[in-house]
Amino acid sequence: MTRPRGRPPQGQGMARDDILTAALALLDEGEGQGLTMRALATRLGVTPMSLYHHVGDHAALLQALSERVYAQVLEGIDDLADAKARIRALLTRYHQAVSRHPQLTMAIFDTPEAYAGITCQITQRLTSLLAQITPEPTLWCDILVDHAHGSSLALASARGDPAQLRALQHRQQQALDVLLSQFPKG
Amino acid sequence: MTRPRGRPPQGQGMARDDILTAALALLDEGEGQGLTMRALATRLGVTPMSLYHHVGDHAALLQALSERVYAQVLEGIDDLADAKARIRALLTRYHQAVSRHPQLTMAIFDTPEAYAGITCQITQRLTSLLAQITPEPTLWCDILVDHAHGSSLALASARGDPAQLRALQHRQQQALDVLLSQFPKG
DNA sequence: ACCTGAACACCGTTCAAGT
DNA sequence: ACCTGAACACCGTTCAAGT
Repeated sequence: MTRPRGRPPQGQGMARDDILTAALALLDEGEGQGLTMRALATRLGVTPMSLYHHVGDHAALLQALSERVYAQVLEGIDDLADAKARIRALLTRYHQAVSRHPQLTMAIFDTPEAYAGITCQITQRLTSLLAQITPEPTLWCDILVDHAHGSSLALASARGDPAQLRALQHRQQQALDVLLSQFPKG
Repeated sequence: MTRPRGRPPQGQGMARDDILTAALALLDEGEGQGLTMRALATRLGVTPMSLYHHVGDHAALLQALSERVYAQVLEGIDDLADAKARIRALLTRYHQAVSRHPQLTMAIFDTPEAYAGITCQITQRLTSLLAQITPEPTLWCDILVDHAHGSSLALASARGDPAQLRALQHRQQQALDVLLSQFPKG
């Protein structure tokens, strides 16, 4: 089930992208701590140490995963007309990203290295957008981001129950609408 | 450092309460996963298996911890005058409990058994209080509880930096005020 | 460069044995 | 009843060795 010992022939080595895909699948399927270096290695038909050449250690793996998942959140935001539309799009995408991979939020939050990278960009962008529509941009950034994270925890603990999961997603969309309706030109 | 083998003399056995106190201390001090059965046993001068007689397994330990920490949240709520004051007190206490032990939130959320017990009581009570002041009680319960959990994650990742921690706590108090000001008779 | 096997220092938990 | 030591099946990670 594992590979021969030496350097693999040209183009036969593992692709970093395939590792991340498998890791994400493992995270989504698994109860609690499904994503371990050893389980990931087994799934890829490889020795655990082999992973360290491609993704670094466990923290680096989670950081790479979070970058992949949250990359789309900020993309194309500037094409939208006004600040409020941009804010709504950014938060909607953030919620979507988070609700597609509920376990990722948990995993990221007990891996400070992984946490720092992503959310910094998102919160900075969000804060500067909020500054255009409210005198309290950092306060509202906290409220909105904390809400996203909290609701992602709720999704994580509703794993395995698709009906409850959809109900939660619907309520969270409503919650986002309510929060955003605080601002003028709603 | 460990104890003699047989049953300890009368009154010399470990007290369940002391175990929980030590566990909470370990959780608060530690980076990430500081609270392990083995570390807890070492701190108490005892073999890991000894703990299983008093607190059960790791999930049961976390459940006991959450019950101890969140027990005060609902206490004496009924002494307050109106629904809005009760809601504010309940949420303030919940935030306080959560911010005193930031790592506990994380630990609880990847231990479904521990999660179920506590928050059910709190959300039920909160929902019924909210029903008295808004036509959308479950929606607002989600918003407020998710916010509490999300901000607790923020606190957990600000561990070790007391200045940042106090700043966060202050902003979270403001955030709670803003959210509650949505309702009439503010 | 990229993979392996062996090893180290951890986990939670079970089980049988001691008093 | 309450504690122990030994053991099992896991972790992440390092290191030296192979090609």
